Formats: sequence, C-alpha cells, structure tokens
Amino acid sequence: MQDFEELLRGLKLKVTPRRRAILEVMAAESTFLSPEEIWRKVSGRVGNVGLPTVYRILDELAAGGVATRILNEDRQLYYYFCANRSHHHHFVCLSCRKVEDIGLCLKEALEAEVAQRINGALISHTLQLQGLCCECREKGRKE
Amino acid sequence: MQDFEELLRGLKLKVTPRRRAILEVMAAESTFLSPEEIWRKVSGRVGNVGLPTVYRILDELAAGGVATRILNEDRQLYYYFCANRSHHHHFVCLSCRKVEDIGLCLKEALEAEVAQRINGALISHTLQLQGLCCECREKGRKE
DNA sequence: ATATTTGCAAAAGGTTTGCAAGACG
DNA sequence: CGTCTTGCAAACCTTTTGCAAATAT
Repeated sequence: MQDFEELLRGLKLKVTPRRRAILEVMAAESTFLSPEEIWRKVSGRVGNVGLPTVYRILDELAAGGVATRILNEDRQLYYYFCANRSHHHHFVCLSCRKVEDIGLCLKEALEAEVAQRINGALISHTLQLQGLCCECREKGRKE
Repeated sequence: MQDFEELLRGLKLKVTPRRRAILEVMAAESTFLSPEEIWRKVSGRVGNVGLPTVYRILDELAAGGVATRILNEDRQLYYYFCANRSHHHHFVCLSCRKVEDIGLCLKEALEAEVAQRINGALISHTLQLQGLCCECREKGRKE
C-alpha cells in the first residue's frame, strides 16, 4: 500500500474519494485496465461515479507520470499504474494482461543505427513486448 | 512506379480504379497518411469516392502486408505503403512524417531479457522510433 | 453471368465537453 | 469562501455496417 494522498498532493491535485479509489484499484492490479474496467471497479467502492470522471482522473495521472497509457492493438486506451519513474519499457502478457517492467534500454544501439543508416536524430522510441508471463507459460504447458 | 495490377492480383483482389488510385497515392508519398488524407488525395484522381471505401481498401492492403498500419499517439490510424515484406521497424520523422525502414532487429536481445528477468516467452514486439530525418535535421540547424 | 466492389446513409462506440451542483482546503 | 471536482446529458469523431446499384473477370 502506498501513500496516495502524498502522491496526489505532489501532483497538485486535491485528495478526493474518487482519485483515491482509482489509485487503489490500479495499484491492486498488476495488469493494464481500460477506463471502463476501472470505472466498474471503482463504482463498487465509491457510489455514483461518472465515466467522464474516470477519464479525467486517468488523464491527470498520466500527465503526472503516475499512470502509463498503453495504446493497444484494439485501438482502445489502457492504463497501468506505474511507480517506476525511470525510463523503461513494458512486457505485456497476452494471456492475463499482466504488465512487467523491462529495464533493458536499447537507446544507444538505436541511436547509432539511426545516425549511421539514415543520418537522422533519434528523439524518442516506443517499445512494447508481447508474450506469455511465467505463470501463463507454465499453464499452457500443462494443458 | 510499381506494377500495382500484379500486386492486387497477388492479393486476390480485383483491379479497380479506386484500388489503383489508393496504391498510387500511397506509393507517391514516403510518409504515413490517415484514411481521410488518402481519401482527399484519391478524390482528386477518381471522382466520387466514399470514405468507407478507402477504409475497406486500406484494410485489405494491410491484411495483405502491402500497407503498414501505424497506431499513432493521437489514437488515429495511419497507413504507410510498405514494399519491404521482411521483419523491420520504422523510423518516423516528427517534422515531416516521413517513414524510413530500420532493419536493426533486437529480437535476440529482447528474448534473452524476457527469458532471464521474468521467465516469460516473447511472442512479438513493437518498436517505433521517433526523431528528425536527415533533411529536417539540417533545416533545424540552419534556422 | 456471377461474385466482388462501391456509395450512401446510418450506426457504433470510445472519448470529450459544457455546465450547474457539490466538495476540498 | 473561492476554487477545484464531479455527474449528467449531450456532443464528437473516427471507424464500421447494411444494402442496393455498379463493376470486374
């Protein structure tokens, strides 16, 4: 459990039941969630929550770097609570949607490639890994 | 200029003016384009084209591997005519939207990382590089 | 001749906005 | 108390679908 009040104040956001509930729900899962999924889970805790509110809060959290936006193949937004503030990438399990951080940074190799091959300047890169996590991989073997 | 009729027949698609026009428009640009942009450009060549038709044809081309879908930050689809059928990634210029292929494959390094750190299995990966292409970089320096 | 392709209009569905009422500090 | 938050309803906007008419082979 984390100190969500501190976290919100750090982002200059008022501490409200909705914001706290959303942070709790997200931190409780290690998977990425859609705004609607988060909304359903939050509705169980705090009565009477509007979906637009969830969108707004997720925006704020993403802007503050507390939540990571994942743009999925299905073109929907997903969010992932991310305490890790340093540069990293994500491994997403295709079976259970769990997200794990990947520390491996390829910036140097990519920069060299861009400089050599196309004489350009690398500004940013996005990398996402898809696969099966440890548990889902084991499960697949048994069946 | 390429043999688009051949290309379409290879995908088991009938050769129609709309399909040819879309291929021509896309091949003439080395940048990624939104369906609507393609639609506007095609409308100049072939009169009376419906936007749904553009969406349908782009779908077919993407399914056939002739066009690459780029899912952008702005959550819109973009398409890029891609003759290169082998595994590769893209470098996108943030200034002029030009797309260049990057042959560098990091599959081995990523697979090793995933196997070691999280004991998972890597199935696929998406990598996109953003930066300034050769020309835009030079332009920036002069100004 | 026959299956495919296309335009049009309308639907779909996730996301955003406007605004008045409510809550935090 | 003043400002930030929120719910509601409605708007947005890209993308998809249904269907009859047109077209490719």
